[in-house]
Amino acid sequence: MVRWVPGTPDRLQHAALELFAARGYEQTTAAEIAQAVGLTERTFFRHFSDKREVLFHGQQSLTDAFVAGVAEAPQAASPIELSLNALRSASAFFPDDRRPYSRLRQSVIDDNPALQEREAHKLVRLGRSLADALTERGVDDLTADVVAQLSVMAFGIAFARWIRADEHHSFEDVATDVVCRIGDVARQLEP
Amino acid sequence: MVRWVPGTPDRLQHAALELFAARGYEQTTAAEIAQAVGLTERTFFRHFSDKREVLFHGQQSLTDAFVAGVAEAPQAASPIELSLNALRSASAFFPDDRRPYSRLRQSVIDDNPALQEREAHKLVRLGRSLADALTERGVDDLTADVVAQLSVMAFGIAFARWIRADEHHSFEDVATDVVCRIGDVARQLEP
DNA sequence: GTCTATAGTGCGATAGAC
DNA sequence: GTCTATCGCACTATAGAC
Repeated sequence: MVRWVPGTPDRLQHAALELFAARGYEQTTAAEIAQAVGLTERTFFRHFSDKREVLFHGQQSLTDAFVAGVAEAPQAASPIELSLNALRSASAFFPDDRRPYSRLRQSVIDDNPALQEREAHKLVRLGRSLADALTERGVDDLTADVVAQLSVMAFGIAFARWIRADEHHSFEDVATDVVCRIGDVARQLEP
Repeated sequence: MVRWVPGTPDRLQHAALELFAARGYEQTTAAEIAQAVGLTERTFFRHFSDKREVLFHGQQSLTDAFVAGVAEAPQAASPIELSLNALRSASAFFPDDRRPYSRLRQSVIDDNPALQEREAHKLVRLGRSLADALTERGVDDLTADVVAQLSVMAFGIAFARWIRADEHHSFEDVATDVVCRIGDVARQLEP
């Protein structure tokens, strides 16, 4: 007989998402989420630094995917190729069968400003991690920032489109379209 | 003898920034900020929806400047020209004599994750407002998102560089450099 | 202006895993 | 024995309701 089941953070996250979707984020207390999986409020806060964080644990692996995409690129790759590789590497996180989950999660986030703030900040930090990875590959500071943020921007726009109700293309196809449009637009910046 | 001095939000903001800089954000309570300008905690929360917001009232006028930059552009302007106009219009908010203030404010924000979240979210919303303004000028959805976020991204990178200790160029000069680099990089995206 | 719920923290106690 | 997951309690500040 085990005293605690493994995978507590995951169970808390799923319970939280269900409760948030059913009653709303603010109408759900941390104690209720904990109770839903047979734990106490205090234990909830042992796993997550705050209530919002329960929906964002897993972001780290997305960041890792981006960074790994940079690391795995060929030595001769240009900065922009590095960042495209990062984006492609991250695309693996969003197979078609994940769309329903992503849509539900996003609908909860879109309903609550506090969650939107956390989401925005996570993307900023993703950009910083990516820029750091590029700097380590010898890319200069400004180029690293620009390329990293272009990549995160493409990801963000692609994700928003990928979860739209009428969208059926794969994440990678959507992302490719977005990247092409970025190129189209930016080419009109006079040199 | 006046019953209340005008500009209460401004006075609260300045008192808050001073206290945050001196003791740290978390070590300063809303009641103390209110007390510093002779008001009660209750009055503080009448002016600001939460404690963080005291550092961000004024963001709306930055958004307005971006949007106005789009509105004032000539009818024939391309999407990218619209967004460059928006960025230029916003540059007026950052004359050289504002740098010390911006530096102090940013150092407080950089010290506290909760403030960084609010800042990130404000930029996201700025991008949305800008995209909406572009859509109203007849730009298609995807291009509007791309161009708006490019503009906000250029702004963010330029601002971070403008407040660096060793930076003496004007905001507009720094922003121009950033925009050029974006163009350089994005031109390498194959069509 | 007062009253209250909830988020979040600090510290100590318990009990299983190793 | 150590380490870690959990619980319990007391506490403060935020923020919203009345």
